[in-house]
Amino acid sequence: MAGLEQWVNDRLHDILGLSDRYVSQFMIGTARKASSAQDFVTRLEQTGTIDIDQSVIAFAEELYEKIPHKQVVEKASRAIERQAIEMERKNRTYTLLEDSDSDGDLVKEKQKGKKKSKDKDRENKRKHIRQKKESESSSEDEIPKRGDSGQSVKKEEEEEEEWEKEERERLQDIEERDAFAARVREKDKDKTRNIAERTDKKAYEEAQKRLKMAEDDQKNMLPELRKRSRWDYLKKREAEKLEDLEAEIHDEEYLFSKEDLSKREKKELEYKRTLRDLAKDYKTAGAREQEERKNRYYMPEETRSKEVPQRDLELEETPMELGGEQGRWEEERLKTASLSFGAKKEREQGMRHEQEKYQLILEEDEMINFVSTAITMKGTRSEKDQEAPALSQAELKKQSMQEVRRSLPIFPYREDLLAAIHEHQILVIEGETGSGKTTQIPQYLLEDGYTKGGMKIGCTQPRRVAAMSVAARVAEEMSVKLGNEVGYSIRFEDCTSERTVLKYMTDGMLLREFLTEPDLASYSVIIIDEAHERTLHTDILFGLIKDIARFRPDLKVLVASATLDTERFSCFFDDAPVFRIPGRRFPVDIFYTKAPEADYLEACVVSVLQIHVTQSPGDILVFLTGQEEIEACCELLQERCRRLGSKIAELLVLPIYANLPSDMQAKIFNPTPPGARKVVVATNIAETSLTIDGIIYVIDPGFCKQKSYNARTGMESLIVTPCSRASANQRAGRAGRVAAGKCFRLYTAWAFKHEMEETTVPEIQRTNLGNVVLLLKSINDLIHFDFMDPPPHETLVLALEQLYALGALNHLGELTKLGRRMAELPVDPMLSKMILASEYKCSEEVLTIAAMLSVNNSIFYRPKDKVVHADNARMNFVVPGGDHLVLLNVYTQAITAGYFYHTARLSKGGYKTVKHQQTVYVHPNSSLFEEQPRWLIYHELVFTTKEFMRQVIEIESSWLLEVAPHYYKSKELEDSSSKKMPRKQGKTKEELG
DNA sequence: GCGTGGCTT
Repeated sequence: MAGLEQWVNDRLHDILGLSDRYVSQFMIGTARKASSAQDFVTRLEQTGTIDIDQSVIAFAEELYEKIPHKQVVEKASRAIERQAIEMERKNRTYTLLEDSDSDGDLVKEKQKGKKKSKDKDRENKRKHIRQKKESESSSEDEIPKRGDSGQSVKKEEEEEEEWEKEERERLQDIEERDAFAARVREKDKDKTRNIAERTDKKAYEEAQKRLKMAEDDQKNMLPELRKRSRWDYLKKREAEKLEDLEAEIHDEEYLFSKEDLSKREKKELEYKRTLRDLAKDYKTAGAREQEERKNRYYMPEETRSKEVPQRDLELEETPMELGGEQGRWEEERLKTASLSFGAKKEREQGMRHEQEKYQLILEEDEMINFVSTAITMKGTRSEKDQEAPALSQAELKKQSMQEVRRSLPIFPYREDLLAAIHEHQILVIEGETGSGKTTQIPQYLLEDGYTKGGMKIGCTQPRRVAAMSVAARVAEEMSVKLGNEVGYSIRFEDCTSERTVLKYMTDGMLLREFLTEPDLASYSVIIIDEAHERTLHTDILFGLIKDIARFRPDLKVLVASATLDTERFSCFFDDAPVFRIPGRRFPVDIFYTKAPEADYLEACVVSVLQIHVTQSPGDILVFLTGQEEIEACCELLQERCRRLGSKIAELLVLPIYANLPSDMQAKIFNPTPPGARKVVVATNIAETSLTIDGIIYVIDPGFCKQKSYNARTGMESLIVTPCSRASANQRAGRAGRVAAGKCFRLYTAWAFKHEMEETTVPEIQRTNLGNVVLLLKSINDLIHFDFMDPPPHETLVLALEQLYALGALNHLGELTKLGRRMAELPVDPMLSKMILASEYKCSEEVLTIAAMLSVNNSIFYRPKDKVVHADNARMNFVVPGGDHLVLLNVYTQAITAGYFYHTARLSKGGYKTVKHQQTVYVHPNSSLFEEQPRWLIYHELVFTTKEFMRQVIEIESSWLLEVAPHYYKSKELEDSSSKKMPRKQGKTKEELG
């Protein structure tokens, strides 16, 4: 499959100009799931991540001429192989099992069309294990000694001797079998053919034909493969092989766990160890072979013939010797990087790291080769600071508040900053975390008299916790009670009073305030903090504030951001000046892998262990994309640690992601016990939302999950994508908070430079804007709204269309009375319509439903290990009629009023959305999954493996005409409803209609 | 025959 994937990679790269990494993680997945070229294109379209044009369609068609072949070939060859083995078994003089059960094991085997001698060896070995397993499970009768031994009166030594003899025999036996198997295998081809011909001539011919075609394909692909990314290709191959070997080891362990160990435990374990070592030898040999081949591939012609010392390879190799595109770039980078980073000091530092080598404590073949390309994220502490030990929170508290305030990096800039603010209306402030800008600037402004006359200073944060904790901190510094002069305002909690002059709040909260106070008349200063995060709300605030700043010359605006993108902010705010404040970060050395890693999860695990055994104390932070990956990674790590036992120091493995129960989350903040090392495996949550003390090492595979929204279909999907350079740097920065740190990036410097986006796509460009548009409509004029990064046109149009459909806008696009009221409700427009429509009848129930719908999916939590249990629990709530009713046993036309836009009609094989004629399916989690009612309404459309509607409810098509006569024409609705198919639950309908 | 990055009003 590797060859094919590479081919896909390359083609997509050519056609679409997409990055390899992106393609390999997402495109191929899509291609695999799709059943036809058309399907593939549709799926791509639905994710909305690329533009579909003729070239893509052509590519898909080309692709699907290849993929089915490949699959058929694999299937066929597996079947043939199975039969061959079956025959072989029957022909044997040895007694073997003839049960159907063993087939299961055989199916597991990955048989490939061609086999080289190495593979054959392994194949024999595997067979050997399999045979062993079989004979073991049924050998109780065949080898009476074994069965009797339990009751026998022989002395233990005798017994052992006996057993050893037996064991020798068994091994001999196995050897013989192996030899036999090898002979059989020699004749394999002919035999296989005969058997296959006998059993299914036609299928065989077909398979042969396809096999040949596939082979031709491979041949054609080969030159292409050689030309580009051979490294990638080889890596994948390597990973596959190692996977096979792992499987072998696993088999062995399984085998021995099945045996009765009570009697001869010692011997058994010894034998087991031998076997495992044997397998490891294989593994080492395999890796060495790879290494050798790699060198054959990458050495320049003249050196290729020379003998390469294999064992010392890792020590002697430098990036230069790698050759090839990536190697060359690394080489270049080595030369230029230090220059681009300027200071001589860094260059020297970089060179020192370049020379730094790892001790080879781990097995050589397991090591990942990291290269430091002389890049160090500059520390932003002063000389003196760097030498001083980091101050713990407790130590900080010992100092007086004022001292602490004076020690912050921002302090020397106080006067300059105030002068700059005085002079300019809008100022962009660039300052890293730790510079004190969030806590100090508002205080400086306060001290400078910006709150005279009851005016307020507002400071926005993207997150609630941040707003709360910063406010608490500032109140403490100013020795006032929180909620008096200093307060915060977040959803569900307004901790402010009439005396409050310094108000921290979430950005969404300030946005709400625009509704009641469109000119923000009570504020003299607005600070938008963490602007670089570009959250949806921040982006909207930009536009709004830029607008009101024009007619409120007395309003000061400060846009605070990390070192990123400040030019863009400045540019957006009519070339506002940028004020730079140094941060408080230690330098972080950045390491890249020498070659791309095929499996980043595995690479993470290896890197962690590598750091654990080779690097000085300090905790490790690993960034992965989601819960599933994190769980897998933790398991792997624990497993390996157990295996290494006391050879290594204790390693505490702790997961963290937003869905994790909070008591588990709290564990990561516990201090690491002395002598041990903590590994925190985290999602993006650790990138911005929470900081963990003691992190010195960061491992960054370079991926994250991102939501994307397709405006045309109104569908959203969550996709693993390579993260941006900005977020990679943010991750790296997490290593330098308490001391100089190291960041290990599991991708090449080349990939960092060429394949990753500069910044993450702003949220505003990848979400449904229904809410935002409604809000803007009620505050401002949407048409002339000044977006910093405008969302796609389609998204806006779709949002407008939806709002029109809901009656929030009239046919002129003006906000209606209803629309204004909807805007006041802090929920999605469709929900708010649902609530408003229900007001005379059943608002209580509807409110409950709405509340439950707006807290995303957390009602029916399905922990991985209790899926069945959770499902059963959910089934208890099921009532006929729909998921909304599962949430609450209530039935009312209110829901239809809000969601009539999301209507789907039963049609062949699935549902079609009424307005776009798009095929969609009921989510299998739904209570209506089996019912398939004729008409239904859905809450959301998501694209995962298929186009699914989540939270659906059954409706009558006539209701649609009732609640949205302006939107649906009877013609649209009637065509199929009058014909056949009597309704299952006519009664219910009657009652409620 | 499912599938849970992170936030927020």
